[in-house]
Amino acid sequence: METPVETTRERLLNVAEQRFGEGGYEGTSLRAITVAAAANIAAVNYHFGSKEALLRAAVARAMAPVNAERRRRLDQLEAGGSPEPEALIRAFVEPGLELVLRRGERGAVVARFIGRIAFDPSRRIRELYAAESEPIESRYLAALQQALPQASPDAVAFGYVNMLGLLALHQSQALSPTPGAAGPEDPGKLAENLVTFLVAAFDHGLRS
Amino acid sequence: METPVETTRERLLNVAEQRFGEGGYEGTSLRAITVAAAANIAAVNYHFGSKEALLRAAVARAMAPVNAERRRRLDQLEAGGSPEPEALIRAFVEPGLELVLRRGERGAVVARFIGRIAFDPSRRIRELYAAESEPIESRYLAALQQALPQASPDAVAFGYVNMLGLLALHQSQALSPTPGAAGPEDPGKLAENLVTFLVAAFDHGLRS
DNA sequence: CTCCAGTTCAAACGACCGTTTGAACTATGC
DNA sequence: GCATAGTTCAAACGGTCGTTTGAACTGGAG
Repeated sequence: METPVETTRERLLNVAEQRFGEGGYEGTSLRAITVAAAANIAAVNYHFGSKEALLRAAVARAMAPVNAERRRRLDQLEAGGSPEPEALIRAFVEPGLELVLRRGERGAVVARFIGRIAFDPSRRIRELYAAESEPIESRYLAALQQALPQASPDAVAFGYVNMLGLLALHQSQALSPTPGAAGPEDPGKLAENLVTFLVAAFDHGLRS
Repeated sequence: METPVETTRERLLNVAEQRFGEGGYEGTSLRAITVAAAANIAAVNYHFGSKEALLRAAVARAMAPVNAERRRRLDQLEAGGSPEPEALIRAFVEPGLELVLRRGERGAVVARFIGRIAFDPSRRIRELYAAESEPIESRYLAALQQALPQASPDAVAFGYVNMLGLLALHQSQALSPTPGAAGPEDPGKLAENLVTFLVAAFDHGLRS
């Protein structure tokens, strides 16, 4: 098997998503990233242009497979008629947690990065994340509204942001210090628990 | 009516919870806080000792009435026998959102501050928040487990962290950019929606 | 070999960070 | 009046921040 040497650009992206995921955007310096990536400080501005552009590139790269999988599942569901709420919730949540399942340690890093950036303190950065996943999100919102005709559009939107938020919180692993909280030691079980939790809330917890 | 002049210490705490709530801990400088509070930079170290000590004092002050109200409600519920899950959820969620209801603009600032700090990127700061609300939280966890005997302790703990996380997200107002998402324009309705959502999830969405 | 685009490098830029200093001001008790 | 404790102040501390510069290195094309 070949060992494709990581380029400086790739090493920067890898370390960036790890460090940004641990300390947040403001809490992580370019120097910390470049040292860990064995790269020169100036490499960031050479390859990306700025700290924020590095973050943008890292978000785009991390989100791409998740969004692609969501799109694929949504296409498939819509091709088969009107999907149940559970199928839609599953199609949204599972791609976000399969990262951890399918790519082990590395996937957990990516998941934490995504979860953290999605609710970064800075509105600017949250919007950067939102822009990356906006098209597919509006498709989900529409599908959910169709699958829950008895609930008002506002109620479905409320459920949707709750789903989004809970997924991000579990991805970011900020909930784990609580004892026995179905942590990422078994991401498959976590996904099942979260889907069950959300399905119940969508089916019985949305005001008409 | 007297106009009790705000002390420098109070102005610092007020501005700190506003700015920390907007930009996060790392993203907010002491200079930005002291300028807005019309205070000298050195006043922070004189009154509190350090930036982190200022944050700690602000968290303590902001959480005190919320924790007190939660304690009061829990005492009352436990005095009246075994409370329903809904009553427990209500007793946990409502004090966190009544801030906005009862104290208007200022309360919204406090709520956003609390919600933001609870899931700050830095583990150190999240633990600072957790330490502030730990005793009352373990009481809630125990009461919830008693109210949901058919669910395993792990499942109840899972529901609890989800409740905690969703409340913090709505407090932080990071979910609001989504259109019509029951934003804080009517916090009473938000509280009702969130309670309904959580009750359904607790009653039907916890794996035994 | 020469050339050249692509990449890396050490070094420095000005700006801002949290913190500290020591003097100046304020108000109360004697 | 004077002393005193509490508070505020301008100024500076050393350090780190993101960004920029211009030279040095790299490897293939002509």
